Parts: sequence; C-alpha cells; structure tokens
Amino acid sequence: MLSYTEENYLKALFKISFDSGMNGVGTNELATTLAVKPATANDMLKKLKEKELVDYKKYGKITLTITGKKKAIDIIRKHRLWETFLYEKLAFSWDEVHEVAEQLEHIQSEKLVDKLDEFLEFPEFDPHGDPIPTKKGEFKVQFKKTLSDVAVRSSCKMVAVKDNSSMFLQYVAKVGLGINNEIAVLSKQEYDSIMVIEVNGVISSVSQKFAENILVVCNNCIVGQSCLKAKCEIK
Amino acid sequence: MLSYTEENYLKALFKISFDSGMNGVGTNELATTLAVKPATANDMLKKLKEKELVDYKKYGKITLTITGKKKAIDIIRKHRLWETFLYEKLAFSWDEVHEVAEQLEHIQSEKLVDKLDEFLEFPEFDPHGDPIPTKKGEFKVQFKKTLSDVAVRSSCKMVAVKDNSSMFLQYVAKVGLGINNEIAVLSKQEYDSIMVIEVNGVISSVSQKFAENILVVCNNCIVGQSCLKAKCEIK
DNA sequence: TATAAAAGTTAGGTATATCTAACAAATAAA
DNA sequence: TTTATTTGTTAGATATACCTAACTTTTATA
Repeated sequence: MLSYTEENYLKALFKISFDSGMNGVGTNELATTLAVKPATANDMLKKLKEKELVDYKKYGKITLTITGKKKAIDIIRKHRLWETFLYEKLAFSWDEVHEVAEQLEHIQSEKLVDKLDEFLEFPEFDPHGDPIPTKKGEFKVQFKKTLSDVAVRSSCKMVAVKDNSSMFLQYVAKVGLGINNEIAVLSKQEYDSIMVIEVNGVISSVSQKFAENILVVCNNCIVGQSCLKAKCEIK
Repeated sequence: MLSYTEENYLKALFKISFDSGMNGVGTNELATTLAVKPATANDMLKKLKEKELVDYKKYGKITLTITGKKKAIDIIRKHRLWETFLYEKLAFSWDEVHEVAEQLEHIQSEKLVDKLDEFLEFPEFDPHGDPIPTKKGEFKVQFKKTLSDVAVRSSCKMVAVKDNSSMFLQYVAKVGLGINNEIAVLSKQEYDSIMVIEVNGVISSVSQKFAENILVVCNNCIVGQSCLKAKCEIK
C-alpha cells in the first residue's frame, strides 16, 4: 500500500517523463514539480528505490520501474475519471475539476474506480482533453493541441474547451461544435489567422482567439513522430 | 484546516455521545473506538482542546464545543452523502459503502458536497437508514429500528434493508415494499412473531426473519423520549 | 474505609514527511 | 583545463500521529 505522498511522487515522475519525452528525471526537477526541497525528494527517492518503484543511482537520472509506471498510470486514470465525473455529473467547470481530483485520486478502492468508469460510460478523454487510461493501463497517445495549431487541409476532433465562460460556450454552440465533433480546417487567413472550419457540414469562420480555446486531437498522430509541437497534416 | 486524523477524532466523539445519549466521553472509550491506545487519544485531546474543538479538563469527561460539533456533523453529512452516492449511483451493496465513504468523507471541497447533495436530490437518509444532516447541520432525530421492533397498531416508514441478497430484495419487492413506504403493523402472532402489515393498501404476512431485515423510522419519535430501544406506539 | 481495579496521564521513543545548512559531484563557462 | 555554477546528497532538526511503560487519579468493591 502506497502513501498519499508516495503516490504523488510516482505521478510526478511519470508526468515529467511523459511531457518532456526524455527518459530520466532529475532530483531538482522532481522537487520543483512537487513544491518540496531537493533534500526531501532525495529522501523519498531512496524509499521508492527500496520499494522497487524507481530505478536510480547516486547522481544519476531517475526512471520508474514497470511496477512504478503501472501505479502512476493507475493514479492518473483515477484523477481523470474523477475530473470527468465532476465535469459531467456535478457541473463543475473546466478549471475547477483539477484541485478536487487531486484529492479524489488517492481514494483506495478498485471497485469504486471500475464502477465510476462504468457510470461515466468508459470515457476516453477527461475535460482537459487528456486521455483516460483503461483498467489495463492502456491509453491512446494523442497529443492535444489547440485548434489554432491545426494545419490547413487537416481534420481533428474536439476534446475540450479552455475557456469556460458562458459567452464562449454559447459561441461554441452557435458554430455547431461539441465534444467529440470532427473539425475540418478548410483554410486560414495568413494576416489575422482567421480560420474557415467545417463541422457536421456547417462551414464557419472563427477567430484566432476562438481557435486557441478549442482543444483537439489528431487521430493520425503517432507517438515518436514530430507531432508534439508540430503541425499534423492529413495522411 | 483539520487533518484526516483530527476529523476522525471529532466524528468519533460525536458518535459516541450521540449513540450513548450521555454527554461526556471517556479517553479509553474514545481510544477503543478509534483503535488507538489511550495515550494516543490523550495526546490528540490536548491538541483539540488547544484548537477549541473540545472541552475537557484532566481526569474529566470530554465534550465537543459548538465548533467541534459543527465540524463533526459536517463530516457525518459527507460520509452519508457518499454512501448514498455509492449505493444509488454506483450500485454498491448496503455493506460495501461504509469502508469507501470513510475515505471519501475527508475530501475538502464545499462545492463538491453541495453539488453531490443536489445530484442525489437532497436525500434525507443514507442506505443504512441514518439521517443525512443538511448543509446547516440539521437532521431529523429519528431512531431507526427494525420492523420487528415496531409495536402492533403502529405505523412506520421503511428507510433501508439490512440484507442485500437478491433473494431478499425480490421478496421485499413482492410485498410491494420500497424505500420511504409507510408500513402499518396490523397484528403480530405471539407464538412465532409473524406480522401482518399493510403497504399501499396491500396486506401481507411476513416472518420475524423478514421483519428483522427491514429498517424503519417512526415519525412520532422525539429525542429524549424512551424511544431509542422501546416500542413506538401510535399517538 | 481501605484497597483493588479501572480509567486517565506523562515521559520517552518510533516512523513519515518535511525543512535548513553544509557538502560533494557533474556540468558549463571562461 | 581550471573554475564557477548547477545539481544532487548528507546530516541534523521539526511536527504529526502513533507506540510502550510507568505513574496517578478516580471508582468500585471487599
């Protein structure tokens, strides 16, 4: 059984690794992420090594063991399922879910997680557009980006919004856009970045400001390809 | 902000006081309830006194202050709302909800509790038939008892079942009984305690075993009256 | 009422997770 | 390549929540 704190260390290690694309995390980097001092992180690392959840040697980089990675993914799964619950069932807004999910992710009950997953009808993405790992720990590595980063003559799928104001949400609805809708980017004005998009056969023009608040994933992105920050062309 | 442990001490103090009807709890009693040693409970008591959550002096009885009582009721509210959620929405059984709710009750988010309450449509009782305090900390003091303890020519309201087997639940449905239904006890056979009850105009005979697994409350019970273990006559 | 039993307290110790301050190793820069 | 900077480690201290063992007070009983 892992403590609340140990779980947070594993989660942080996984996230830092995943986000940077590098394998191997530094002590200071980890400490900064967790808002503790390097000395504290170092102590915990020794404990996690003892428990065979991380691999590392003195002055070396830290990596998660298979067991450690599984635990981390499980915590992320719980976090994202709870975020989805708060957003979908309890009408929390996009920006409020994280803080509460940080607490809920540590509740220990396998049955609870499975039942929650079922109750939410096995969602694939959380309200931030991040993929929710399955019970087996599998998740589609689809890097989310904003609509403004999608290349012309590309298509993508909307997974979340960044702005949760009712003004913006009404605008989104007017364009005929909703979660999981396919968006085709038909053209883009170079001068002011206004985009012409097509959603369910409806063609609209949207501003850069609008496009920056719509989060999307590209189905044709594959891990390891330069898809992370780059544009994602069709085929 | 109270720690997980401090919250559990307050909850235990409230429950012991409430269940015994006495005011004033002993150190050993508290320690036993929390499965810690008396010395440990004594340490915590000093801390809670410092924080003005309990009143007590050396070798005296422990009582909660107004603030302490409010905190305790709030934790109980959260516990019972979560139990209701697990039972009603996630199909947990009667006997599984407590353990998980013990963890969930410590999640800190006023909004979460209020939204959960709303999502569950402001339930008055949890799956064990215990009353759920309102946001203001008010709750109906209706002592639950089993149908077998209800006096002849009395009526009561079903609040929960003790047995969660499908065999029993099917039987309950057959009698036309459900949560919040009024039950009138028409007669009772002295020899084998078989009861004749009326629910929604339908008259049935039920065994003692059946009656022992139906939890009810009597609306005409008032705190302070000898209603706790005693029979509850109609007017 | 004197004494035995129960209840409650204190002192000193442990493990977890944090800190500061001092030090060591690795890396970057002059 | 020597030095400065960054990065990582160790040692020793603190707070929480727990323990055991010894002691004190209250209560129950002989």
